[in-house]
Amino acid sequence: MEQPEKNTKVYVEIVRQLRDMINKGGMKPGDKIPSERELSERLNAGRSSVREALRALELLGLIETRRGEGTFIRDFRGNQLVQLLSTFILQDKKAKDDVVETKSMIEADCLLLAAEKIQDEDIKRLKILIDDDHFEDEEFFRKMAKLADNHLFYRIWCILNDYYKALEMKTSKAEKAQYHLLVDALVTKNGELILNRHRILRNMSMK
Amino acid sequence: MEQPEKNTKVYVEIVRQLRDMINKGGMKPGDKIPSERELSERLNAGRSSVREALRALELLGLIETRRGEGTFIRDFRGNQLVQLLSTFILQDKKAKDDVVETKSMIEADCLLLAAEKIQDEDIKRLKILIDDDHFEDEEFFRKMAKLADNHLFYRIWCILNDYYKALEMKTSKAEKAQYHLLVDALVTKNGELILNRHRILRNMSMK
DNA sequence: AAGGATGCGTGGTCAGACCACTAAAATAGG
DNA sequence: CCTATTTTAGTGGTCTGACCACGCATCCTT
Repeated sequence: MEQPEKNTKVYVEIVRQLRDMINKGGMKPGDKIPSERELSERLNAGRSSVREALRALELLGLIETRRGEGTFIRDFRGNQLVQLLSTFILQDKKAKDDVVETKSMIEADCLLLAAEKIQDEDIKRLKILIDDDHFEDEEFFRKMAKLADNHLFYRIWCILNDYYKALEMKTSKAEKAQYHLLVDALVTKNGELILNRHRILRNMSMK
Repeated sequence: MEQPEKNTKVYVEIVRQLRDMINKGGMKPGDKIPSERELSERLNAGRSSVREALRALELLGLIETRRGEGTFIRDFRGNQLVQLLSTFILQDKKAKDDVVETKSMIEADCLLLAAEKIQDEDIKRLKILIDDDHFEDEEFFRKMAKLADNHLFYRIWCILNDYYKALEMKTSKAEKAQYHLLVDALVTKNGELILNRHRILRNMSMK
């Protein structure tokens, strides 16, 4: 009945320590982290435990290991991860529908937030982006998620987007004109209008 | 320069095999998977490799291990994923405003979704909940997140709620009457009205 | 029959041994 | 002196075997 401490497994503790080491140590993607043997010595744990932690992080796409070289921090916009998880998780239709629904609503939220903060300069760039020959819906909403200027929303959107891509659904591409209309709506800062045009873009039924 | 085969590490291969075993074997959450020793024998790999795979899946929240008992498939319809990534990525970027803003908007989304699916029975229970002496805002919106019937949204809300509580902000408690008004708005299924009353509840400025 | 002791199977952890691979250092050749 | 080759040290990848701690069922005592 003591403190609920020490219940954590060693490898989880190592994950924590690594996280702190990375965050507080100001390490960036590409940086090399200590070798497994050094970590096991420094953290006072067996090498196998260190490996369990590293393998887990590797599967998450947070680090990258190269035999003979070492282990490196990765630029984690994780896709490895989502790929894997989706094969595990997204089996029933309900889960897939949830992804689509959630992504759409998060995007709507981002649109509303972006509308408040958007600058003329941003508008210009968006217009150019849409007219580009290789314009992609994904890039448009990624930009939007960034313009929302809310790190949390951006992260959530990225993850949902990865899931969405893993679904490999056949999507009907919207006309460029519709994206232009949506951007125009952003300028007006009229929430109703923005949501409406977003719904049209996503072929959602109106309510 | 041959086929890009056999490059996969053992533990990754084990993850794959486990996935197939679960999917094709028709195993459900709660089911027990073979012991580490049996797996290492059956898959012709060392126990440490098996463990690396299992630990990775555990960190992902896909399985659950209980010492002395075994390893079990977990109910993973949702996505532990967001949980993990956020604890890693949002470590020190405690953008409090982002948390508050995001939570509020996610709750609004849940309200809209819940409005579509809510039953008379749910309304009744909500009314009772509000009138309870120990009524808490948190419980109200947790219920709402569940009523939205979107597991993803629910998970996201839970995480945001955890962060929010960690902020330990002093909050001005809304009147019970306002919650009642919000529930009444849900019945009407009028999106505008719902969002308005939610804004009032959260003391947000109107646009 | 009820309660406690025991044993077996499980995950948790560690240490050590190899192997395969890489990059850098030492060496041989020109 | 500079280059090409070999050697070497360090790294991750894997396996084995040994313990420990814990949960459960079984058996034994009372």
